[in-house]
Amino acid sequence: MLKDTACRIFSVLFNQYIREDTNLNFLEFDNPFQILIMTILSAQTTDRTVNSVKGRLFEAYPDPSSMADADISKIEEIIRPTGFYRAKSKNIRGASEMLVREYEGIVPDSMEELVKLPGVGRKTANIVLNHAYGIDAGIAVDTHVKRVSFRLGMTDNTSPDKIERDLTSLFPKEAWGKINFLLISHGRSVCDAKKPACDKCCIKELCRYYRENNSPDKE
DNA sequence: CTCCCGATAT
DNA sequence: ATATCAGGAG
Repeated sequence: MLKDTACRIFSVLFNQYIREDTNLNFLEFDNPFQILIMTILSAQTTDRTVNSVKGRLFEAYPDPSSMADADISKIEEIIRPTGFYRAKSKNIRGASEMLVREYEGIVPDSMEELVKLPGVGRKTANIVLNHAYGIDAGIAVDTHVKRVSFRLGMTDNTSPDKIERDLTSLFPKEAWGKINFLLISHGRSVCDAKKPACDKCCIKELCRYYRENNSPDKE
């Protein structure tokens, strides 16, 4: 895809969705530790589900040291609705232990250090860096970013690492955090996985998927 | 590649 | 019943 096309898509999506971050369907957090834990919990689960366990979880374990001393089974009970609760419990306690032992209880602000934490990959690290510290180290490629960017034709790859490379070279660094938010917003509201609502799409004229599936000579 | 694992929409 | 949801580890 041409950078000019990418820029136009960004512009249209920005005007469409920029007001929507007052909308409730995103992770809630009050500090770097919370966004780290909430993002680990968000794997394969909706943000709403993760938000629903936030109160109990941080009331019981408000900081890395209390979480590091937590009883695994108690964490499991609290976060069960988010799915993968055994692995996630182990990960968030393990990450908390590492924060206490190696980072003085402070969530690190570099990709290199963040991905050393159990349960933290590039996607989660990118979210933490951007949300907690305002750092654009890369672009978080989740299931929405993956699907929407592929359909639009911003990438021909399917692996998150390659998609991130394609997207970061397509957009200026200042836009990285925004394009993540915009692709997710669009993926949720219009370009959903099962049946994308191309008729309601504000960027269909710029979309590869639309061209290939709604072209005049289809069928 | 498989496994982890519950909630929700269709 | 099945697919999918702000993935990561083995």
